Amino acid sequence: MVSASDSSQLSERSLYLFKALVEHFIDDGAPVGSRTLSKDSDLNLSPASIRNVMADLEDFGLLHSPHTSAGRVPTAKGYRLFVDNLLRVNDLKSAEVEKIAREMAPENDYSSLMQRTSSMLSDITQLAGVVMLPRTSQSKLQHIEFVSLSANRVLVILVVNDREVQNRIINTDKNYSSSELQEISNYLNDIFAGKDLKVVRASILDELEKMKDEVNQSMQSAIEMAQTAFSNDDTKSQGDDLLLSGQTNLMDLAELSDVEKLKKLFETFNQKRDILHLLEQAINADGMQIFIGEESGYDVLDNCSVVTSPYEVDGEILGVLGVIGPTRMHYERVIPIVDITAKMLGVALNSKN
Amino acid sequence: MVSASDSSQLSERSLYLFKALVEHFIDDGAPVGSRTLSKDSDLNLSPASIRNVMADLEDFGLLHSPHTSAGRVPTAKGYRLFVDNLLRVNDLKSAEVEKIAREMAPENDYSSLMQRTSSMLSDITQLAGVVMLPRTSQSKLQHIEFVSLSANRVLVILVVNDREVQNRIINTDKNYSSSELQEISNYLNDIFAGKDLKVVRASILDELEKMKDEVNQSMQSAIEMAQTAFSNDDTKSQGDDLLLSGQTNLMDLAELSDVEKLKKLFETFNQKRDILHLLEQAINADGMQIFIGEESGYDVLDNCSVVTSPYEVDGEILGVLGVIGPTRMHYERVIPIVDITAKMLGVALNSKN
DNA sequence: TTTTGCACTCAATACAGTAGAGTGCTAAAT
DNA sequence: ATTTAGCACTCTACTGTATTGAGTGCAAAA
Repeated sequence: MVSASDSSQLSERSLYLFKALVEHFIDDGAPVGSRTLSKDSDLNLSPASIRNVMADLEDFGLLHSPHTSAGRVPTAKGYRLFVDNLLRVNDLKSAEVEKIAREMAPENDYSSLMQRTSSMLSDITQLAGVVMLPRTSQSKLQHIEFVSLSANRVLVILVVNDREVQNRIINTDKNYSSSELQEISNYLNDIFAGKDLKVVRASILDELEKMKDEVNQSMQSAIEMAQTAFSNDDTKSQGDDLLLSGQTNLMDLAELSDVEKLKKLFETFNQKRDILHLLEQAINADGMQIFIGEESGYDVLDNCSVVTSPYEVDGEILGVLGVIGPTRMHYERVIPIVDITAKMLGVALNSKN
Repeated sequence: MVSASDSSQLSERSLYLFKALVEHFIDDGAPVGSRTLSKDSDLNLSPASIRNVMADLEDFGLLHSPHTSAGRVPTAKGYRLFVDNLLRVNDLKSAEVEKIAREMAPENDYSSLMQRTSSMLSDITQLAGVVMLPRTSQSKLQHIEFVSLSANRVLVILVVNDREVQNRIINTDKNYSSSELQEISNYLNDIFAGKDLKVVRASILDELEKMKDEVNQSMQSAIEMAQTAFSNDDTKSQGDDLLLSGQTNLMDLAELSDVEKLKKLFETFNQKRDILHLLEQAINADGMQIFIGEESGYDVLDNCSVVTSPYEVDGEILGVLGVIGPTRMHYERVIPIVDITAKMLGVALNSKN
């Protein structure tokens, strides 16, 4: 099998023309023919010669004709070659860098910082922006607090990972007073604060076991309440950990003009699951990752590319962000935007520690 | 001006035929002609007679011809008459009622109850569901709590209205210990718990004034922190108080097949502002409110109807919920669904007090 | 008042023809 | 050995024309 990146088989000139073709197509959206390319490129070649080259490129699977008398269009494999070997990434205008910096101003709290990052990505690229929130696999319990709502209903507030606040309501068999709840909070904080949630959940069972013998009634109920509080720990259901924005930007695109496809794409966005899976693949790749068209493995994304970059704090990767757009996108612009955004998000998050 | 509901001008028969026409159109989506209607209706009338009637109905502004040789289609005014005077609402099948009840099971916490209500509405109607969250104009502070995050960064947690948890991070000039924060929390809870947020904000200023003379350093900083905490009280920005779901259901509809219109509609959904304004109009109407097509006053909703109902607890209206779909919707089904859902949401919320 | 009959309108469809863009291949030119 | 010119060919997109069918409005008959 000939790999797409095995461009050594192709002459310098072929590659040059291929690059010109891809760039032209990205600008125009229309299949490009030999005539146009002949005028467009600086090498003075006749359309006929260019046709020969294009035939070669098609044999390599880099190009594809919608029909005999249309021009040619890059395949996913073609884009891959283009992005990997041919593309020269633009430096961002300082105005744009500043705009990004402004959006990520540190006065934002955690969740609006993330939200803004996502909508800024879609705004600046005019495509869909996406931010995958940090995975809470290791989540350190910082603080636990109980607030009495009404008879037998208690609000549990968990502060996790220095920033995230979770809350849920539990029903108790007894009517606790504020001071009792206060006492229970204090007790649990003493034992559990600073520990990982998983550890906490495990030790609760241990404590329960120990308690059986003890007499201290209030401590016993404390543990019982903790158990209830941590038992249904699915508050943060999937869907809360992915921020999408600017989806409507994709409705203009000619390649998605089919309403049927559009609907499927938007349903995929809504479910978030598939997008999340895709981004999870990108989280382990070091540095930027680009999924082009069918490469993603999801049919709905056939005409789309996803440009992603992990963001990190202190060298630890927290999550992934990126942009979703048509395969025919201005990679040379989108790539540095995603890159810089990821870096700046890392910085912004760092300043919050 | 002849009001749409001034149906007294029209004969019994005209109205009967009009009703039949609307029902047929709602089923089919195709303009209906005299021929079809002649066969469809039980009165044995020739197409020609029906044409006469239809001409009258058109004069009244109830019908409209897309072009000369198409059938006729109800206008917004026509739908209005239909909905107000002609429609007989179906009783819901008990299976459906049960489904609704199941979705609103009381074990859900507040926010997921609302979320579920919205997506249940869209699910069961196959249209877009919308729930406007209770307006927080009068918001009773239930509990305030400070948690130390890191040096000079403190997490403030507010429990408001028995259910809603707000949190924000503030920067302090001093590095407070946990016990200091605990003390401050206690102090503030003693003073402010149970009061309205507005009142709280006002009294903070008073307290600050009083404090000037006092020496109690810790109480002074307590008040100062409270001020910081309540100063930027825009956490709940607009957009968080409207839950939309099932928007993609609207992508199928023939009346929205134009991608351009679809885009505008979805942008309106995303901004939420216009939808919110519309629902605010419905909040004061007693009982259900239906906006048909252009009646809404928003161009994007020209081909859409919005069926709404306020939901209430203890006779007090908390918010509005409803369904957005094409003007050509099965009102006889949608109306009772929205109606019942609003009532059941009221019940579900009540059980949380 | 209702129906029949008829002329008329308009969208949709099908069909044929044409123009234009682009290709592939072969033979000539460099 | 490359490159180019020439040419036949293919396919889409557009244009114009004719036809069909659904539906209308109106006038005269029932």
